[in-house]
Amino acid sequence: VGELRTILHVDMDAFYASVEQRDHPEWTGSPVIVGADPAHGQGRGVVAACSYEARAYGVRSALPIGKAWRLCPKGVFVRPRMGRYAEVSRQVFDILRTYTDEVEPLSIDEAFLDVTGSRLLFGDGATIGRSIKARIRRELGLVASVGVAPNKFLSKMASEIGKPDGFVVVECGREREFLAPMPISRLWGVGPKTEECLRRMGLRTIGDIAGLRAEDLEASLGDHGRHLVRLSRGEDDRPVEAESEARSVGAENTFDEDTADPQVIRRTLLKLAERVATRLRGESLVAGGVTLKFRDEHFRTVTRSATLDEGTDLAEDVYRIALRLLDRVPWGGRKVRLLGVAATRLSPAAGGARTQLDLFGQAGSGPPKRLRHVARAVDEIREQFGHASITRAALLPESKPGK
DNA sequence: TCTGGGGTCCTAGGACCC
DNA sequence: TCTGGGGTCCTAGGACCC
Repeated sequence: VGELRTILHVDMDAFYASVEQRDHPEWTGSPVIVGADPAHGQGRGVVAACSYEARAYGVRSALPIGKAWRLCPKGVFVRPRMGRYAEVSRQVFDILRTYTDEVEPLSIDEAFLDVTGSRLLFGDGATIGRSIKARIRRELGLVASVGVAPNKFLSKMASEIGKPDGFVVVECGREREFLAPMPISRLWGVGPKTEECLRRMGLRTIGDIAGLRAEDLEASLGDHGRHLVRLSRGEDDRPVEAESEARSVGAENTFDEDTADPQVIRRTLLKLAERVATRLRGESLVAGGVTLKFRDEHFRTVTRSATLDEGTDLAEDVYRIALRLLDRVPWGGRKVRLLGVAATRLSPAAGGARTQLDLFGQAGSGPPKRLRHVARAVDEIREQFGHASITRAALLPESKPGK
């Protein structure tokens, strides 16, 4: 406590797009845009990632894909290959973990490292940072930006400010002058709403906030305000936490066209429930709760959730509960834009409620146990022969109610 | 330019219990 | 016959992040 730490933030540059360019050398130097199908400007969805060549046209992540298509009609538009990115991500994290066990993933392409205890072995933070960048480039053919600082927040700011191919070290004692000129929107946890709130108070730069007392922001922003004052001064004692349990597992789908067709809606819920349940089983988790997300044609979002008596990892259970939750959505004849299903209140499956019940008779010989066996068999078949090798009859394209 | 999909954390209000 | 205060759990929504 109080000891001076050395924290690294490692962030892959334009990760999905860079992987695509590396895997398709003919795209090197071209604007590559990873995201939804642009469908000649009619597509729904947004840009997930784009190369720096694409950014020169004004394309950005989260931009609607149709707009990106108009800004950059000659761009290479590709659908995300999440499995591939996850694979490359594992390779990146393997490299990071050779320097320390204290690696906290922030996302698929970003991590904090606490290398305080690694310095005797590998050299100071800057040396480790340079070494990581070099290995990622040499072994994976990809570019990472790295920030080195005494805490998480400063290291993240440092890696961001150097992008692309960044390498920025924040010297102890220079934290506040490093942060002061930056706009408040760069503060971690300041989004559009908070920015507007701060702006109305006449605050523009991080330096403006650093000059306040914690109480000055507490009135308008509560605990969050106190936290922001600390960050703006470069103060952040949050530890790097390597282990963390997932809190929820979800799947959602935006329709190509808004719909009110009950059959389409039920099929979609079943498909989403199956995605969620498959992931639960894959991670040996059971859900103690289910949340349904409903977004209507006017983009109004409603959620309904339920707590379960027993945990489950079966699509049939998740689907049944999702259907019940759907009955509680006051949708008054509007069309649906998006449906989502999430499993919450997760706990480890070993000795999970359902399994335990099985041990004590009746319930064990009933449908849940058989369903569980079927689910596991399907998981194995898909692992061996691919996801499309086996499908529920209810999800076949030509399936009709009552047939 | 109509706004994805995967998450996390926080808050406020009500139910319920003592 | 109208009343306190503390604590916990649950739900719904919202802000934010990548």
